[in-house]
Amino acid sequence: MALDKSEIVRKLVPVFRAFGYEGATLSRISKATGLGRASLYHHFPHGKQEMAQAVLNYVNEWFDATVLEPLRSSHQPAKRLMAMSESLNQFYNCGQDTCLLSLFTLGECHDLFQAQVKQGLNTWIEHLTPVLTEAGLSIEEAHQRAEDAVIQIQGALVLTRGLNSTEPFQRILQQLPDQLLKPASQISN
Amino acid sequence: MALDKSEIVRKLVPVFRAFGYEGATLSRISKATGLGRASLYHHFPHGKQEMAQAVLNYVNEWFDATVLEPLRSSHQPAKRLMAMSESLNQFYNCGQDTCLLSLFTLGECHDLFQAQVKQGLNTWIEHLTPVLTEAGLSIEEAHQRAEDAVIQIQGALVLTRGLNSTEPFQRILQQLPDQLLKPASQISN
DNA sequence: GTCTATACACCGATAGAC
DNA sequence: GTCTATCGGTGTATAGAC
Repeated sequence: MALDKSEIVRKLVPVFRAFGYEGATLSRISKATGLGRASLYHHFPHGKQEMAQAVLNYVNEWFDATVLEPLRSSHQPAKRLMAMSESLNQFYNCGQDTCLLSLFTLGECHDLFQAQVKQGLNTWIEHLTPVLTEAGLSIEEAHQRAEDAVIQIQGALVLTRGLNSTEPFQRILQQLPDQLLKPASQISN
Repeated sequence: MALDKSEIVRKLVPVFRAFGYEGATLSRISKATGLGRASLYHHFPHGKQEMAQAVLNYVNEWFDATVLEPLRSSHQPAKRLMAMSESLNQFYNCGQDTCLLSLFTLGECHDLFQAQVKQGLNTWIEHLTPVLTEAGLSIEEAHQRAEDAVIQIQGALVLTRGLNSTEPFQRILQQLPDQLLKPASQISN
């Protein structure tokens, strides 16, 4: 039996995360799993597309269990947001690992996974929003700030790669809870 | 003589911007320019890498002339920032076009262009910082907010692609000037 | 300065032995 | 369930005619 399927998927994740869809060639995948091309097609009859789908599903579950789960707890909003920041730092390896969702918006796989990328981002935003309404923000303000949070995290990942420094990602994570919870101002916002 | 070199580069830009480095195949480049493979190698003896370099240089100049130039003017800080937002909206086609710098941090070309990507991002940040110090912010606060601005723009580009909506990018651009110029608070920031 | 033709490596995918 | 061998297609890059 050699390898459990979920174990294969687990080995596939870093390949897609590091090289993106097109860069995740069967050669690299073969090397990462230790399986030959034909064996891979035995486990994934639809080939690379099915592998990418499996990886996306796996990472989505992992993200839900580690990053979104703290948001669903019954602690204070501030505590839940700080827990998310800590989980994000782990999930993205201090900002040095890429976001699979953002990678899958690029190149030829853009159309393939567009619906799932959209859903993944919206799920994240929709988990953040009620935390902020519980903190006293209006539903509109909460949704907007939730979107801003995701924007800042994605942008920080870009700068962390581009500047080759984990400082932007670390700083954004650290300032996020206070920034999201600060009282809404009618005037200058 | 057929085509001026700068005209060729101009036609190359959308190819690299849409497909990234690896996705910008010679077939697509050939179609976009109307030139055969051999002709391309006549103009760019070092092949695709030289084409990408030319595109990066061209886009950097274009970015400097349209986005950074308003920041160097002698108008009020608020006016300069609003001018940047307007230029960004044009440069990124309402958020629907990608950032070449962020694309060039991915895949096999990451190492090739890392230094130039870093320089491009830092140049942008360093153009924003003095605008914010002129507005009364400390140098540290100004630099941090300048970095935040770039982070938000990059993140908004990701969400605009991922959610298939120009709303995030439009909103970030609109709220940027006020957000960057609001008085620094010692307490909740 | 552009073309046609082609070299050679690698791509994703499949056949068939074991 | 994994292997070796191979398919057709495409990738980047070159040679040589015009």
